[in-house]
Amino acid sequence: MDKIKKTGSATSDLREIILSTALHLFTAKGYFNTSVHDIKRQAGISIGAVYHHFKSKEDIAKAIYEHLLELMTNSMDQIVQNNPTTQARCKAVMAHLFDMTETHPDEMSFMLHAKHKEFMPSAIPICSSRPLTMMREMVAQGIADGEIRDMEITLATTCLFGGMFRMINLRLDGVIQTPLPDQLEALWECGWTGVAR
Amino acid sequence: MDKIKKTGSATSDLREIILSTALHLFTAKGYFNTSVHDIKRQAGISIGAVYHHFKSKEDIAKAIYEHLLELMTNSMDQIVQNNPTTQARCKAVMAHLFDMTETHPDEMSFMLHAKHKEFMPSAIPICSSRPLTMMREMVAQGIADGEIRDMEITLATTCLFGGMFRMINLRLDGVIQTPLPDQLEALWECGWTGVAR
DNA sequence: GTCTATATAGTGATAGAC
DNA sequence: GTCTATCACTATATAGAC
Repeated sequence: MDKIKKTGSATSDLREIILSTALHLFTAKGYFNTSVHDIKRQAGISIGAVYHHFKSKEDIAKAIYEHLLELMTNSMDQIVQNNPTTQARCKAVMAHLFDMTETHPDEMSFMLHAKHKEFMPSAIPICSSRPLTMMREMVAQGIADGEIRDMEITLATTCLFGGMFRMINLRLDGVIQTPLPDQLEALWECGWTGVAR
Repeated sequence: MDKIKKTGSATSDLREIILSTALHLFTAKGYFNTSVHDIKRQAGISIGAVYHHFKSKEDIAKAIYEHLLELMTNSMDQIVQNNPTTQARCKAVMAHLFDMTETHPDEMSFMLHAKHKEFMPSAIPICSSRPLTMMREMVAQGIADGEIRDMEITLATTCLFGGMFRMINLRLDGVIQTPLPDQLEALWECGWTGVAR
């Protein structure tokens, strides 16, 4: 019985607590302005516990990053499965990322907004990550199917989603006051009009 | 004669050297991965010289930031003066920022790409800076004149320039291999089509 | 597995000679 | 104005008791 590894056990819980506490501090103050002592204090545990679960501060950041990329990849898979056309898929992506920005701002900020290279030199750049690659693939499919004008794939992707990424950044920075989903239709119209055949 | 302050004197030169060295290191390794000792070593001077010209490391970053914002503001002024219509002005802005990305990548990276809040808490956020404000004003004028569809100003600005900002980021990160000016026409067409009346 | 106490290294910044 | 030497501090990470 002791050998059965239960999900949600006390030890696994502590790991999750460290991760969520670190995520919050990293996005609020920045990675370099957050010490391991800050994390342990905020989480109400000792520094020994932190270093029992993670081998370094960078390791904590990497665990967060990889977890978030995995979640986002799953969402992208769902979107592709549930939507037949490129137009529907891309719009669903935009809607999903806007929703996520409202409901999980820390996660979005850390995934899209942070300068990962500076504190996780070994991590895959976000631009080359699976979710971003999938977005480019959607656009490429759209070009192949004639839904989108024939143009360079990165360029088309940037035209279509560039405004979205900037809106997310502005919203996370507090520049935009209104919830992003309220602006989905308008932004989508601008973006799609620019690239549609 | 001694009282005449010459531009380009030896002392002023050293200040410039510190600033340009710091800018290069900040963009290459990040602010927090760059120590004052790194700056002094790279510049081939002593740490005393650095602290004679600047009161702190943050002070160096602020001097760089304010200098770049001033240069960019001047460029925007020039663009407004030399172009009568909103369309011409906005396209000139895009052309200029693309050129700057190729010719002064460090400057562009530090100005647009860095997380200023994390190391210069007191600095004006880039979004509220004069150059960015001027871009919004251009768009507002375009809406007033009927060149751009009637929509929320921040939204219109984001639609028009969001792709541009993302292209710059991708280029600075080495994701895009071709010079941005080569893609100006295509990107402009997408952006303008999306917002034009 | 979690704790406290500590080792070690490097940082930003200052003092004072020249 | 520029230098060298050094301070005071904080950070990451480890050791070892429980």
